[in-house]
Amino acid sequence: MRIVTWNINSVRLRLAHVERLTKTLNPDVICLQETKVQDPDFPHDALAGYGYKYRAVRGMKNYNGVAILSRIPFSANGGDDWCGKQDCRHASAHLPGDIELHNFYIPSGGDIPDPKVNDKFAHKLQFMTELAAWSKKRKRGGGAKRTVIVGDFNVAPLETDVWSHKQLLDVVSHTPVEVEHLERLRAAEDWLDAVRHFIPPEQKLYSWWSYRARDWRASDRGRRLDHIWVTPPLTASLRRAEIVKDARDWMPASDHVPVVVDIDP
DNA sequence: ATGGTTGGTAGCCAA
Repeated sequence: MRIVTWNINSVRLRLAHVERLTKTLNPDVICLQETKVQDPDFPHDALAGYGYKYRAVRGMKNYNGVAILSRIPFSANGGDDWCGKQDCRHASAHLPGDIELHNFYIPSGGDIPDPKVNDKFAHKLQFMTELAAWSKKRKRGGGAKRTVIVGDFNVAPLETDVWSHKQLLDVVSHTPVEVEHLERLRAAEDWLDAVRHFIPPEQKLYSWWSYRARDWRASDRGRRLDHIWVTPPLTASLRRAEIVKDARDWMPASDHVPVVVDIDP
């Protein structure tokens, strides 16, 4: 089973990119973030036409929005509200092979990395705190669930997940307090970073490049903000992981590229 | 140090 996560930055603007993704990678499941479309306007027909007959969609006007598109039938689906907001940052589905899938869009956090003066940064930290509590509660519930969480986590945790560790230490996405919050989530259920499972942590690796660079590839000032994690019972089932860097040139491009894993459940 | 770009949507806000 091939699962892709992608912050597509408007699904309607980049529908043809989804089709291209199906032709180049043929994913079974596609998790999108920043769909930027309210549910009544979601392009169900086009995506069904690409073979994604099963869809879980949570969108709103203007911002955010997540979707799970699947060729494989999924039984139940949903999504929760976080931080007391109904802002469409979570969708979930139960896949065959007893695999639970969660698609998250963690808040970006604004510009100033101080929760006292920046409500967006406070929201981001609170979101990760609630995710860690959710994960701990799941673990206490027992059963060692086979779970995949994916999405735009908006945090680049490793020094090699950013183009310059030193220069980004006080830049939102790579500050120590964010990295600590993300690590608390990871440790809550002993989540495994499925991409770093295959690509060594010494190697620079990014999934996002700013729109503001003149030449994103030449400057290569990227960050790895998009992630796929699995619970320990799925570790042995992981087969492959890839970040589809070339998609940064699929015009008009999203500033994020797809992240892929293959799981043999 | 600053400004640089993009998307949704109708004036800027969010990233």
